[in-house]
Amino acid sequence: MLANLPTGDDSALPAGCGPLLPQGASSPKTLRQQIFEHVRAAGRATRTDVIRALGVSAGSATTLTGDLIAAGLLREVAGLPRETGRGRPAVALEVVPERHHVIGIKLSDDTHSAVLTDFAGNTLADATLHTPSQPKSLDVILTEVADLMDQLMTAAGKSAAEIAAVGIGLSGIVDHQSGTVPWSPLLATRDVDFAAAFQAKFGMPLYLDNDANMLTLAELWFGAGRSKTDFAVVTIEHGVGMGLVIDNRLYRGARGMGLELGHTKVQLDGALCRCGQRGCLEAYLADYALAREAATALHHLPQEHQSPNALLDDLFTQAKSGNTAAQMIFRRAGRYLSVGLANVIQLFDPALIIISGERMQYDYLYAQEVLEEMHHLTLNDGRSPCQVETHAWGDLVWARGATALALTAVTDTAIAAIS
Amino acid sequence: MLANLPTGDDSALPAGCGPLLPQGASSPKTLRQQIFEHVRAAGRATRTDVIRALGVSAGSATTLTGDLIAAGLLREVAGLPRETGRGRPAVALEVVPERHHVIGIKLSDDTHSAVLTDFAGNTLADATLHTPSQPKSLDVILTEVADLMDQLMTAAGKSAAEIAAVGIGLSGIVDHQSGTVPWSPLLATRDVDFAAAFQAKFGMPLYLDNDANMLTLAELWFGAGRSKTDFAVVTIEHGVGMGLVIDNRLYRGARGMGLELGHTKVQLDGALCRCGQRGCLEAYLADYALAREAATALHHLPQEHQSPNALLDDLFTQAKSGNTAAQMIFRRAGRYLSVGLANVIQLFDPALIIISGERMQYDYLYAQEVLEEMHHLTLNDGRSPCQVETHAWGDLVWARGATALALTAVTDTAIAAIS
DNA sequence: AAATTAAATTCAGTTGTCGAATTAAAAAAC
DNA sequence: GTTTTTTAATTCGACAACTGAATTTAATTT
Repeated sequence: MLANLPTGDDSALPAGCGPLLPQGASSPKTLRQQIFEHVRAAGRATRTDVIRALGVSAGSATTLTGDLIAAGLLREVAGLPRETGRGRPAVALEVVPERHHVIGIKLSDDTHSAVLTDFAGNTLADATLHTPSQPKSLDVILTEVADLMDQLMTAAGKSAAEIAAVGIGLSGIVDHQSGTVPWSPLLATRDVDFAAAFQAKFGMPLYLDNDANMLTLAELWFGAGRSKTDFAVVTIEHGVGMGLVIDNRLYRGARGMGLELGHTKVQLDGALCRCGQRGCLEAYLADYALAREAATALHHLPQEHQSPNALLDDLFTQAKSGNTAAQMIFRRAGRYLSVGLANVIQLFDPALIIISGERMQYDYLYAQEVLEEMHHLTLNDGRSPCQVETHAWGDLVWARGATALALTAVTDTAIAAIS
Repeated sequence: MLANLPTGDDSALPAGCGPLLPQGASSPKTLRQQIFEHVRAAGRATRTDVIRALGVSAGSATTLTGDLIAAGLLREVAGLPRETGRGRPAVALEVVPERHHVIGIKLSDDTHSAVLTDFAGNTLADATLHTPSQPKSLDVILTEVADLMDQLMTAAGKSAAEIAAVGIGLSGIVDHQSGTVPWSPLLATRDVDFAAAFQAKFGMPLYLDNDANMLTLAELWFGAGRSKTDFAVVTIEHGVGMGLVIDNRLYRGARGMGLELGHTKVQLDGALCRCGQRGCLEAYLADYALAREAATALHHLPQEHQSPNALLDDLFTQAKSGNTAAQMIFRRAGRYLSVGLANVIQLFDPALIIISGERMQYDYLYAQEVLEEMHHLTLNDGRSPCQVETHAWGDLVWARGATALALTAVTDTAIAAIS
């Protein structure tokens, strides 16, 4: 049989071509999960909606929604008013909210915030905790977390046993995959195994990520990003962060850590950044950057150290009332912001950029001028200009983003457990 | 039955949460295709290799390789020397190279290049064509393409009927999906429907993309990128381009067009770029940027217009022989290159950056100094520094990248046709 | 020749999905 | 007030894609 096959000894081994490594988590989401997620995304959907939206057969819709109902993840909703006159009335399906509960927490240097949501993403309770602004040990942080969780569970009337998972976002360098924190301004030590310690203390799974990714997830799950599969989020606070969604999924970079827009260079030998380098975008935009310029412009002496926030508010008031020096500070920051945004657009070509952060109030930074400059700084041959939105959401948004992380995990396991 | 279900009329419609749009082409590659691609990537592989590499069952391996052999896509290789002494000897499988053939073409302003490869990725013939460096009509370009294809088919002894698909890469703004070219320096008109015209003229499918993506595909299929799932390619020629591979797939941006590293801003109000804006990276690195500085430094008068390439060679020689002005020109370009690379690392966090291009010869640009500066310009908390490679590949590499595009398509259809 | 070893095949069984035929529940037509 | 029409949902047979256990094949070693 092998007689007239080509023999291998004389012919050299073919080099081969194409990628050598297998594709990563090419998770071909099961149809069951797609159906569940469609119902949750829509809030309420009939089987026929599902059939049309996902292109599944009617038979599968019946079977799979049946499974999901039997598993207690979905339920039928009775008594809905009909709008399409004729034919058998459709029965709407919705997520059973009380099936699972999750908690999302955002840890910050001075104020932690947290929310408790049900399986449908409804917020049942929220909590905040003011805390001394200094690096802490893991133990102290976990005690603060326990405080927040107790507040939430008391307010919502839920026991710890009813919490399926917790998501936590914090600034710094966070390894989502392993649940460890190589470095964070909130923690006194490096390379903290946060998730393991959490699991040991509370006995429930924890999903960890950096704060910019949490905000991005919040936009993907609850905000403007819901109707886009590809978008970027830029946030200006103490630092400048960004998150990126590609094909409905958070892009975490090849090494699983965050994307550091704040430390891209916009000027050779430029302003000094707290990271020690020069010309970082952050060195022109972050609060400390504005504050140090404010100190100069407002003729404050270094020793009369106002709080940075008060200083910035002062600067803003002065700019509004016509102080040219103060105006120039915001103007320059705005110009650099437009450069940073333009660079993001050139490199990622997202359909939408969402700008978010506490500094939203300083409207100089978010003026029409800045967006126009950004558009001028990008090539637009052929393509439609990138859409930009600015969101001045409250602090709880970050915590809600953290719930999205927990919800994803809980959903995956709940659906995998069927059959 | 529906009696004690919650009624919907009083409760408001749940908002829902999570992404509203379905995930894109989450191509759940069939096992058959994975097996074929593994064999092609390995050059040669036994069924047991496949079982171990892909984690499939032995039964599937037999069935699926059987299908692929029956379809004429794979074949067994007899008479291989054994290395593992005992047991039944394994039979190696390999791609049947002559099953399909494809052509890849790179169109450039002065020299087109093209290769013809078989189904296993082996180059059977190559061709180049020098052409006047000016924008041309689509007809003229297609005539040049026909010339190249004739050369290739004559050299390889293949007829047009044996060419399953063609891939073409060209600079400019190229819409891969639609096969149109909104703008290219090679074409005299805008919004050219290249793929349709090609198909009409040659009667075979064409896959089009921009040149930087072609180079990136070449690295993914034939170069250093084969052993990485996530990497970036930066190329310096007439302009500065980049390509990005995420999870073994070319990332084309949300709008399907290229990533414009060359027009990211590295300096507010900086050097003038040919795009009309200021401070683009390209305005410090591209050949025209170096040439205009060379003209000043070497005290050439504008009217004695040397060719840009000769001017650059001159500049390089002068720098090598100690001309400080010339050295400073390269030095500055090198510094901006390190800024550009650092920004790519900060934003994408790739495991590897490959630098490629004709200007490789000007080693000032690729000196150790530049890479060190790049590392100094990136944050490296925790993570290992990004690996950098420079490749001085010939012009045919681009054309080979174009074959990868065609090979992907041909493979997909060939395997989908089974059963 | 018998035992051992590793590769490959066979085959029964599971899962996930589709599609055609059918049933269900309402409004509209007669 | 039945019959028709319309739309939603279910049932059920078929099939493709796999897996896993048992078996066969082809070599080496004893």
